[in-house]
Amino acid sequence: MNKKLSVKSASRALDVFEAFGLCQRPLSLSEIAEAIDAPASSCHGLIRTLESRGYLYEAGRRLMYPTRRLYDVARTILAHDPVIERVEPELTRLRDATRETVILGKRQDDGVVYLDVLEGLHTIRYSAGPGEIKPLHSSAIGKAMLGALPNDEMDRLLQRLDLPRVTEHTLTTVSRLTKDIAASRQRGYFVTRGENVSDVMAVAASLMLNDEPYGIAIAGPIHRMETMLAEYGESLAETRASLAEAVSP
Amino acid sequence: MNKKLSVKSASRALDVFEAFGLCQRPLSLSEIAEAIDAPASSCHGLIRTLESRGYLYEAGRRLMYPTRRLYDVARTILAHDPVIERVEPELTRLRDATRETVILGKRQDDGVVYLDVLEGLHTIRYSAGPGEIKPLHSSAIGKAMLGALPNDEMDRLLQRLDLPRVTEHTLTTVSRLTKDIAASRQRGYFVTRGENVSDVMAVAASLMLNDEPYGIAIAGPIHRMETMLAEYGESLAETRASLAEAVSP
DNA sequence: TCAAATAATTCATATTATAGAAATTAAATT
DNA sequence: AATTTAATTTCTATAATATGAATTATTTGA
Repeated sequence: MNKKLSVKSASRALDVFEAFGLCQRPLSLSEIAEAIDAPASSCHGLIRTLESRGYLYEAGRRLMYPTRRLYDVARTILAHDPVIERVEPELTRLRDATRETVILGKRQDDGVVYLDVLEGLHTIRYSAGPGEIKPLHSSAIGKAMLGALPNDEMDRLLQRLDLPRVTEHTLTTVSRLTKDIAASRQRGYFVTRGENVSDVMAVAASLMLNDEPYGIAIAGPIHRMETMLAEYGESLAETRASLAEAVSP
Repeated sequence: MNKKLSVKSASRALDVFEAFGLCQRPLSLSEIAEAIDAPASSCHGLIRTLESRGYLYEAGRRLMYPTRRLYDVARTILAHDPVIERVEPELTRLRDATRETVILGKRQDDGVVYLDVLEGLHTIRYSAGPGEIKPLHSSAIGKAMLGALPNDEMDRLLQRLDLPRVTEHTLTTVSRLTKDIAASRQRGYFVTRGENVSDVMAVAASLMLNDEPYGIAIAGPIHRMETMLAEYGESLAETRASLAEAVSP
């Protein structure tokens, strides 16, 4: 499916940690093998590797669990993120003001990767995690990233893209998408209305950080979002403005 | 060196994150390749894999950095650690009382793996990270783990072990080690005095958590530690006692 | 602007790891 | 002690990967 860019064992190592994140308890070898969908014999070597590197320990009879090591590495990394550190305070402000989920994202190949997600304060809210990858054509940040491109580049990209239908509201033709983006550029913010997830509406805008294009979005259930569209568009513009000022010296 | 238990790509994926933890800034492909000591071409596939999984993003022109995803996974894992959660409050108390570094460890094959490290409050202090692996014969927790074994099992293990000299004070014979452990069992705590790291003294004791043997240690520079030995031994006993009570119902 | 230098990417293929079955060992339960 | 369950090892054809070399892209410097 993926071209051929996947180093299987590396990917599986991540699968192992994700499995613990999901299961949230010590797991036996066979449980891990099942969780990552690998043969027990293959899983065995992988687990022993992670154990010998100090990333897993035996937390009970034949039950493995990750040590704090991964956390410590990840925390150090997070503390030095060149982008997050700077924008998170502004995004938090935006989240608190709107009470909806606020997302920082960036184009990655033919998709958008979420870099930071500040979940909304309602019980019913748009929920996602950093690292999740969304389609370019049916996510609000994706559209913002498209809209931030020069016209010729955007056109070329759109020709090449698949524009698969994700929900019944997904825009699946180049012409409709182009029109939507043109209108969005006009008003200064990009919108999806149930195009990627039914019931979810999102508003997004692009901004430059360290000379790179990023997107910020506010997302929530349609019924709460639609009356606030224009106001949230304005909020995004304000956030963008204060972040632009904060660019490194 | 290691028998054959190393899934190279899995290990390298960890190397990549550790490299970011050390460098603490976005890195180019070639910088990563150098940091993890892999050919650029091999590194390329690995990086693309991590990127497509949402664990890395392009944080600048040709500069990669990890997303928050690893952190989120690791945090969830940490929050559900069956051991850390329970013992950390007690260990923190111990650390604050002694102002020295306090460690939770566990035997792992022929070594000890640090599961949690609460660093001391002095500027000069014993410093280490979770996941680090220490020798059984020349670390305080290692000795405590040996001392927690039934005699026959300990003897068999000692016969098999290498007891390599780590510093000039390392005990490198079975007989000296056996005597040391016997004396330690007597007094209730195990000690290393510059046997693993020059100038470092550590006091350790074993305890059972979920029916598994663990070790806790207090470590610091010899000059501060040696006058406090007996007192710290006592502190360890108290900590052990309160943790034993706290065993799950 | 062009050339040189540097970095990223692709490619072919030798090397290495993996999957899967079966056998063995170890532990848990009865 | 017998039974069950799980973990580990072994073996080997197959599949995946690592790598140096070649190519392409980008940046730097003149």
